[in-house]
Amino acid sequence: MKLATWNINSLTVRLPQVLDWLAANPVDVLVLQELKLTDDKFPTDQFAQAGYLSHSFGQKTYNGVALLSRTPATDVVKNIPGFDDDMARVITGTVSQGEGDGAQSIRVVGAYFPNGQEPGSDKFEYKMEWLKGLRSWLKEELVKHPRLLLMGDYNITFDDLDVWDPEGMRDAIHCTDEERYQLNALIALGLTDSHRLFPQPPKSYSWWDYRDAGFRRNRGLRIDHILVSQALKAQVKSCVIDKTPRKNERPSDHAPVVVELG
DNA sequence: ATGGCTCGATTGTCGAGA
Repeated sequence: MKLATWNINSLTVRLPQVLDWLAANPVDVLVLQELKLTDDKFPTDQFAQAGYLSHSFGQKTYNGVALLSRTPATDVVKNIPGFDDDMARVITGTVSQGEGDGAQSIRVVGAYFPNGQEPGSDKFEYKMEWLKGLRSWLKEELVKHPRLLLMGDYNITFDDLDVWDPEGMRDAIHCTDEERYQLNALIALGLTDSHRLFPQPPKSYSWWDYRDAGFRRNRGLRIDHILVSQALKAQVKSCVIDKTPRKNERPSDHAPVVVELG
């Protein structure tokens, strides 16, 4: 079973690329971030024709997330219960792994974490509060659903390995101690970074700035993550960042990340 | 380089992203 996350930076612009990618990479589950459209404009039919059922949680202009799956997702929840939020950032659902008597359910949380803009700003404070809200809810969610993945655009790097210029970006947004403390507090709930379970190419990133030939020069950050709960950790067979679509014309600035469960 | 691209909302220009 394969599950993927991808910040596509406008589904209106990127829909053909997402459909192409799914045709070439027929994953079982795909969570999307930054749809930048409302639910009435979500291309449900086109994903259905591609073999995917979808749940969207969009808003105008900014944010917006979706959960696509080959088999129906159940118990779908939008945003973080217990945390008041104007923005559409989280979509959660339960999907089935396997069929028949051996089938087991998996809880998938797809999330678009706040950017934070700049340490000390109002948006940074919102990011911190959002992260605390997420953790508080996830703690309970893990009790109800021990087999859980948290995947999406975290907008946080773990450490220097995730940053193309660690010295230049010291204490910059995505790299501050405060953000990393919150990320490690999620890890402390019993989650594991799938990426680091396996040998990875050096300087593996999931986002590159559009400006200044960031992708060509591999000036990037690893900010898109797939965290798995303790109950799923032993089943993780691979975790790969797919840079292929970043080479498209008019690409998203993010690459998809794919995890395989055995 | 208080920037560089890209997107949406707009239709000249700016906020936001990361």
